[in-house]
This record gives sequence, C-alpha cells and structure tokens, in this order.
Amino acid sequence: MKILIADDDADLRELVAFTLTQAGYLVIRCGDGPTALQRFEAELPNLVILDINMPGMSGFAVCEGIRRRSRVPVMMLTVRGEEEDLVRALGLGADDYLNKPFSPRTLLARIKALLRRAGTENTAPLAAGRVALDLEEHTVTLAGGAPVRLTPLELRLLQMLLANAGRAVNSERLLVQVWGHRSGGDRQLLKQLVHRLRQKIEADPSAPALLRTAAAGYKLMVD
Amino acid sequence: MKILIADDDADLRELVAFTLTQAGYLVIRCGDGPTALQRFEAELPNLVILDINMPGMSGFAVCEGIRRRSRVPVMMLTVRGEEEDLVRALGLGADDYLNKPFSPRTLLARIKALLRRAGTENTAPLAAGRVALDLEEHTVTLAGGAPVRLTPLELRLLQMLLANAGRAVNSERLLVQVWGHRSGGDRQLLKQLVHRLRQKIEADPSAPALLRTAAAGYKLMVD
DNA sequence: CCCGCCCGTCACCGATTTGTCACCAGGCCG
DNA sequence: CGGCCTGGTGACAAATCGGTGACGGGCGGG
Repeated sequence: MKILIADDDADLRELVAFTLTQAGYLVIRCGDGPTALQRFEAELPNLVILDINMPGMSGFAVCEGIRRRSRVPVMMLTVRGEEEDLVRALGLGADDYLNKPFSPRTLLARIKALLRRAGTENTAPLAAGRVALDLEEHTVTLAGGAPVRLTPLELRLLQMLLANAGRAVNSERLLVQVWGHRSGGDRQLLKQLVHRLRQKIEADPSAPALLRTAAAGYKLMVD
Repeated sequence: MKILIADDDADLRELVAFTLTQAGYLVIRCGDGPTALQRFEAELPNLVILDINMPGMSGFAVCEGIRRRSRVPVMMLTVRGEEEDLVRALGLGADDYLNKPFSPRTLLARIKALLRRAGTENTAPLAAGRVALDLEEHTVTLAGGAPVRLTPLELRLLQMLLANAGRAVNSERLLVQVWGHRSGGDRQLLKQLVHRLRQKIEADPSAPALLRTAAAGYKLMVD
C-alpha cells in the first residue's frame, strides 16, 4: 500500500511519514507541488496526503491535477478555522481533510477509513523496509522505484520472506510453502527461483543486498 | 453509483457534492445547463439533481433534454413558494423536488428513496468510468457512443467486472459467477467470452484499453 | 423448414513461466 | 592435493497461458 505525502514543512512531513511507515505503509515523500504531481505519475500511490499551504504550487492545484487522471483518495491538511479552504478543497475532489495539528492516531484512523471506502484495503499492506508487495497486481515496489511484475512463484517466495522479514527462513520451509513439496531434495528449484527473483529486485544481482543467503536458507533484509 | 449535480451556486453545489461523496456516491459537478446535458451524455449518471434557476439554460430545459433520451431519476431544486415552478418541473418528468434551503440529511433520504423507486440500487453498480450497463435492454453504452447489444453471457461477465471496476477479478471467480462452475479447468470458455466481448466494446480489440488482462484475471479500466 | 445467433469446442501461435541439466567457484577435510 | 559439498549461473526444453480463427450443434423466429 503506497501513500504519497506532500508538505513543505519537513518536520510535519517526517512525522506523518514515520507514523505511516510504522503502520506498514510504503511512504513517498515530497516537499512541493510540482514534485508531488511528478511522483504521483511515477508511483501511482493508493492514497495522497496534501498540505494546502505550499510555496509555488498550492495543494489545490496539485489536487486538481491528480483528479484529472485518477480517483485516488486525497486527504488535505488544513489550518483550523479556514472554512473557505476546506470548501474549496472538497470542491476540487478531495475526499477528506485534517486540521493541523492532529494526532498520529487520528491520521491513521482517517486513512484507513478512506482506503476502506475506496475499496483499496484488500490489497493487503504487505510491506517491510523498502519492499512493498501488491498481491492483487502481482507486483513489488521497491522504495523509489517503479512496480516490478512478479510471476506466481516469485510472488509466493517473496511473500514468505516478507512474512519473516529480517529473519532467516529455512530452505526446507520455503520449499514446502512455495511448491507444497513434503520432503527435501529439490534444492535446485529454490536456487533457480531465488536467482530469478534477485534479477528482478536487486540493484546488483551479483551482490545481493535485499535477498541475502543465510544459514540454511535465505532472508530478506530490512533496516 | 453516479450522481450528476447542476447548480450555478458554487457553495450549494459543493455542499451537495460533499454530502453525496461522504455517503459513498460518485459525484459529477457542473455549473450550467449546457454542460449538464453534455456531462449527462458522457457519464450516464444514475440520478440527476438540477437547480431550476440557472443562467442561460434553465433546469426545465435540461430536464426536458434528459427526458428525451433517458428515464433516469431527476430531482429539482426549487425556491420555497414557487408553486408554479414545481408543477412545471413535475410535468416535464422530474421525479422529486427539494425546497432550498434543505439539510444534508433530507437530501440523502430523498435520493435514496428515488434510487430505490427507480430500482437502480438493487441492479447494483451499473456504471463506472465510461461504461454504463443497461440490464433491461441487454446493452452497454460507452461514453458518447451508441448502445451495443450484448448476449446474456457477455452481460454477466461485464456486470461482474463492473462491480469491481478498476480492480482485477480472478478468473476463478469469473467462472463461478458467470457459468456457475464449481471448480476450475474451463479457462477456455472465459478466454473466448472475453475475446468476443472485446470485439464489441473495444475500439481496437487487438490492443484492449478497457477490458485489460491483469494478474490472474481481468479488470475493467476506469480512468 | 431454413436462417441467424449464441456459445461450446478444437486447433494453432507466440510469449511467459517453470523445470532440468551442466558447469563453475569456493570452502572444508582427509 | 584431490574429493566432496554448497550455492550461483547460464542455457535449454517442457509446460502453461492468453489470444485468435474456425467449426458446428442447438435453438428460436420467420
């Protein structure tokens, strides 16, 4: 589950990003309007959080731009008491708003509600570190990158590793989970699958940084 | 569920739009009569809300135009005490009216009543993006185009995809929903049906833009 | 009775995915 | 030093999958 946050206030931006990351979402940050639009195009996040007051290009304009090509849920961050802003934002197609300052708890609750309403929540928030899995689309997204398509077997393998992110997973167990094999012997299959997966997700497949070989198995690195 | 709201008073329009959006409807806005007619053609909403007093082209004229090609429920917004307007509106085929000012609660209640009466709500999501289904006529209408006749199976398939517009639907689930098959195996049927449906609804069937192949199934594009 | 539509079935193509084999490099140990 | 194991890699073949064209049986309307 990807969320784009655009706010020129670095402190607030990081607070939001931290809260969301902790909750298992993959967060994309930016500090101004034009960048937000560009990142939106590139990442196609599942939800967008926009600060209204940004220098250069306001949240309104960004919202308008996004609405021209997508019905993705948009949440605006407003200053309490600016009723006019609020009405304008909702008029431009924003889905919800939050008055600053707000609590992380409130933020999460509103975001969950928005995603539920948008029907996006089924796409389980399977994410850890810089890896986010989209079970419905059969893709992985590595922080800052474009989604990568995975084959069914690759998806299953990555899902198993993700479920145990940071810890080594026994080869035996991976064989059982991915192929349903009851006994060992078929190490070659796993070898190949890992190899193929690395070609797709590693920056340098010959020096694996994410999917590392561990004692008697493999592990997915977090940070 | 799509609702078109036409009102030249921006504040009122946005209030209505916000109320409806919160209630889960997809809202299409416009501020004058000609635009309303044009958007109606393009979007084929499930319900239309018209202000009577609009500069240029009155709500009456819009209502008349809509009635020439559709029996979609129409609600008029009137100023209290203008009995004559009211009579004229209902005479032109409007289904209900609301005196300004009104409360969001009232608005929602009346809209639900209208939709229930029109039998639109049971008939489920019949429109998304540029695709609108007519279950009675066994036709689809693509934005701006002429209705296309569908066979019963094609209709069922499109209905299933429409109910999950924008998201991928598993082949397995489609098989069960369309044919009532309990188990897999018969992928060939789905292949053919999709192929035949694409011939009818795609501008270029060899490069599907609407009914796209997705991971482990198909999906109907909305944007 | 014939005709057209609907739809299940088969056959084929090209692309993707997956299983298999052969080989290499490095570590360990007798 | 040489055998042996483990993990990585490239290459190839088999299997699968989606798209497409074609055939024909069943059925209802003229």
